[in-house]
Amino acid sequence: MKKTLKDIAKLAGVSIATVSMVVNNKDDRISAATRARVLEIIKTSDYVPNRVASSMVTKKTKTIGLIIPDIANPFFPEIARGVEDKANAEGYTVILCNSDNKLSKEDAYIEMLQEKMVEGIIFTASSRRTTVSQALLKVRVPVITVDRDIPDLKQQGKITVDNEHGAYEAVTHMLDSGYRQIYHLSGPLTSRTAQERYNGYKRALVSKGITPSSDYMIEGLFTSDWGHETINGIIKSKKPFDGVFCGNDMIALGVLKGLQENNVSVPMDIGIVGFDDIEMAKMVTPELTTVRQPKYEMGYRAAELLLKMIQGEHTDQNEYILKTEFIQRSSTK
Amino acid sequence: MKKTLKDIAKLAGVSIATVSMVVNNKDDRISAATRARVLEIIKTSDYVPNRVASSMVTKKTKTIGLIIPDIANPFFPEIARGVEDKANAEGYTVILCNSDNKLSKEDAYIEMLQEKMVEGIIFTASSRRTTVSQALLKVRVPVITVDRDIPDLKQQGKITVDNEHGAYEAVTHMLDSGYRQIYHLSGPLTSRTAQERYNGYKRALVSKGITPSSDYMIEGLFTSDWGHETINGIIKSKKPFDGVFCGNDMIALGVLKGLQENNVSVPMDIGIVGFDDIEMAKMVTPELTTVRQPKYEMGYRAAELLLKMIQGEHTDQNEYILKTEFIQRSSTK
DNA sequence: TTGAAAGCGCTAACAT
DNA sequence: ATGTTAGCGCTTTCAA
Repeated sequence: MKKTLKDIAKLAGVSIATVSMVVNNKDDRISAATRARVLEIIKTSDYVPNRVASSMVTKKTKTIGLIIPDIANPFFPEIARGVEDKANAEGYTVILCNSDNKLSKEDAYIEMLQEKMVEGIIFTASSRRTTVSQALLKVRVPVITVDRDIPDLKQQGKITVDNEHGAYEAVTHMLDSGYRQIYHLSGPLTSRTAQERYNGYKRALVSKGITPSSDYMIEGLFTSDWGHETINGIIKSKKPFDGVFCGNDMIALGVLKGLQENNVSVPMDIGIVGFDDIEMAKMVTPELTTVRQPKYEMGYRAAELLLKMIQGEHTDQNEYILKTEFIQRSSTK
Repeated sequence: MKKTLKDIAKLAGVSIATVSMVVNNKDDRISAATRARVLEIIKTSDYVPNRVASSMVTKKTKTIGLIIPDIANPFFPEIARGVEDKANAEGYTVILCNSDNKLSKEDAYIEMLQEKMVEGIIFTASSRRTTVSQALLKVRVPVITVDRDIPDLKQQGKITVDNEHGAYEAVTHMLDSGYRQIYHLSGPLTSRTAQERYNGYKRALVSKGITPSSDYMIEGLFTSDWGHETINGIIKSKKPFDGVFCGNDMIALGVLKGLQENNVSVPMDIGIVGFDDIEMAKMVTPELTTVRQPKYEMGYRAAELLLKMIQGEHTDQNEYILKTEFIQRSSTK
């Protein structure tokens, strides 16, 4: 049967305050004898502390919310893992929410999390969220945005990645390796991420004295299917090219597949570079050259910053721009 | 400022009981006028119901726990998504826990979830968990195991997949396609999953009149690195073979990579079949022939069953064995 | 149709 | 060193 502090107190012949203190290790003022007795009773009488009740009085739920578009999207599991690891290390628990990039779902979750009294929220918002919603306005706990931005949101911390520089570096490498006519297959430019990578691509070309041509820039989706279709179109068009810099690895994988189906040799005829460094990148042949995003670290840092804000520590910095890393593998010379 | 029922009651000039009723839509007995007034006040005065407080009295937290080895392992995100989708649809929230297959972490999470008063737990336990632990014994809520078994656990529902049949079917296909000397690279046979797939492999051979040889069975890890190393060893050994049936897709991907590095043609010289049908399976060239596990459905069904048990509905069935599906792609003839 | 009040299990201030 | 007690914010009888 479910036992409470009161039951234990009765069994041990002490007050419930005493039991509470030993359960919570606030037992400096409790005699060793009583403590031992209480502990013994607790052990033998399957008592489980009710954290819901203690949350009521302490106003701390030791719970944070994590809102991401979709845990099944290979970009997010590692982030989630980073969040959970840090949270768990500090005794916090994380509630997982999949928003599918829908503003309505995001708002519903924000509301729900508030009702459950989470102490903070880590949020990868839809790129269509250009302003704070009603739900967001009511939020009274710290929010850390990851990889996305929410203009005008107060109580915010931010974790992003230097996309522009990562793209610049990657394209520079391609140029240095002799690739000259490099397509950029970009994700939707409404996303800041895609926009920044595009900017890096252009800057790299310009800095080598090449004028970016809009003919070599195609905007689409962050999916391998889109990459696959698009490269097929490019091949059919017969327009000369020798490299493809992709908005992310999914696109790159689609491109690689399309090229291989057409018996184009990668990296000899065409060089491919992706972005993200998802698991799959090193499992294909040839292994994909890409720009690594520190996904685990993004999650870990987000949780770290959030917990600091929760604990009211003075945070000298509430915005982190993490570095990317160029990973040279075999899809480029 | 944070408002409570009491504040709203005062503002509306009614009792807190009244406000409570309208907030919870138990307002059949409340006059339309009062209801409207209360609702209006709530809307204008950013009130957020405190579910922690209501949980105290209703004993329902509308929360379930999900314990898996590692969300960053490509097998789990879809399961998690299935769980979350069903839970969310029923107004439940899910707490994500990564156990790394460590019994100690599993137990710690089980304890924690109980303390947070989750109403049920979905659990993919380590295969080393051969008996119910102390922590598990104290569990008072329904537990659904997914893809794994916990002998002797009461209050259990179970979702598994017909691994034996899936393997049997796959290997039969390979034999029918003309492959004759088929290696089986298996995961650790301590896992029921690996054991069942091995059994299916053997049965398929036997049913075609081939005697399974232990020379063609290698036990290892469910990782692509292991698959990669192992196939390299096989190639070096010069022992003749024309097919590899892998314990999962990760292994298969490692095998494919090793073969390609050695310029062995897949599927002409060697046929490869995996198991799981993870995202990557259709992104490599050639696309991987595999046995699909209904991962999303596993999660969804687990949540469905759990919620039924929570709601005390009579469940005529508390164990589901889901069907696998053979997916013929290009890594076999 | 509405309100008063008990109590969920716990913590923390205050007494003893 | 230990006990008493007042809430935390809410739901739910029961009474009015």
